[in-house]
Amino acid sequence: MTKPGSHASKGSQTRSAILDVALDIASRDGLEGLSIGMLADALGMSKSGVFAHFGSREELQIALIDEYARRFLESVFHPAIKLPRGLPRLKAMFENWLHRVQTIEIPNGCVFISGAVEFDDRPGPVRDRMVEVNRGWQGEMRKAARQAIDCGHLAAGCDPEQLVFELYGVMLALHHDARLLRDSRAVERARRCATLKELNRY
Amino acid sequence: MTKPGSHASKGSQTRSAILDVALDIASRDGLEGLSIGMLADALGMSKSGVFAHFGSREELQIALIDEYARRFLESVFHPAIKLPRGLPRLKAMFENWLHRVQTIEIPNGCVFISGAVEFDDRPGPVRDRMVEVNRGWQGEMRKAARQAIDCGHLAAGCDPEQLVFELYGVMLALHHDARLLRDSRAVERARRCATLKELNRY
DNA sequence: TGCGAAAAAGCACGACCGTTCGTTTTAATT
DNA sequence: AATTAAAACGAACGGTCGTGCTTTTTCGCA
Repeated sequence: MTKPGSHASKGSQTRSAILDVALDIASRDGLEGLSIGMLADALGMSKSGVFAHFGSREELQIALIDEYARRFLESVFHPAIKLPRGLPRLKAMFENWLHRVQTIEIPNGCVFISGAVEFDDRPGPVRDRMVEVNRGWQGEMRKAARQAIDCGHLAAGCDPEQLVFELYGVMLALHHDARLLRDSRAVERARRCATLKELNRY
Repeated sequence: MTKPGSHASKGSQTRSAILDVALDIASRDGLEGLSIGMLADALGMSKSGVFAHFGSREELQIALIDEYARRFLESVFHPAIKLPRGLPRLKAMFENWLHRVQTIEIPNGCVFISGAVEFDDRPGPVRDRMVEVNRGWQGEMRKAARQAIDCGHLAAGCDPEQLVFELYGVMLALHHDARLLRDSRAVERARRCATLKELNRY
């Protein structure tokens, strides 16, 4: 009996190999566009071999959401949380986020965005997890904004929910223009947005 | 030989009846989530009967994009274009857009948003049409913003592309928070966004 | 090295997919 | 009312889907 993280037994290490390839496909084609058959082909495995690791397609999708969230937080949230609270931390969150969008999500797609659209009207455990993860991230952003206000780094009249809403919109517009319209100027527009100026008065 | 619009022959009127029902389904499940079988069931028709009106699934999807664009422009763009150019027209575009999002797209979903995510990495005629329609709308918004600058209603330093980018982001965030997170405060946040304040200094 | 357990493969299933084709029903025209 | 054209149907095709089952292979440990 080995723990899923360390001293990886054969099972858990192929499981994470599956998740790795599956994330690539799901980023491009969405959680609903990913099928077990093509995933097995991409892995050089049998359908049933892949299937056995998750028990159902739904469980695979949930595992993908969790894995994607883990990576997102690892590259965006965790480096920022080490910085002093207030504006430095809040700005780092945005910068890390923007950097990830540029380097990973624009080239490969974003499971959160495609998943949000796919499941926003499809009740069930996949949607529930999607909501949970999304609320978690928005919550962390809001908390960081609140701390920035408490530290006096942001005006007391500043509304954390409003701020996060607008930043989220910037990221969505960036993703949209860069991926659908293949507009290379989208990144600089994201940097130049009105909401960000509020932060850069620091 | 009757024109597709007026004096509707049997064919063209069932065709638009199909599009009507198909738009409902595609708004909820996306263009890829819509299948001809379920569409036929919803219509009380046979699969082949539905199919014959479009020749292929791809043509059906393109017809759906066109029909959705037609309705969007009819309720958002056409009423605004009648107003005097400059800020009144630009503001009306945003207001009509927001009204449509509130009344139609939040309850039923938006083909442009789900379609953008579904086809942003899937080359072909469907994606091409999606891009075309999207560029068209963004182009009209930019033109209206440019005219507002020319009229002196907006600062000369204002960047139309930047403005449209941010407004688009607001709509995407609104759609996201309202539909996925079921957040009823999303609408007022859209109204209160920083980008809009620039317009309301009029 | 051999043994038990875990992992992967193989196969089959029912369901649904988009599409084709031939037939039948319905509408439009003379 | 008769004739022709359009529209809708029904059945079937080859595929792929997710998911069970059984068998074979592989791994981990005594």
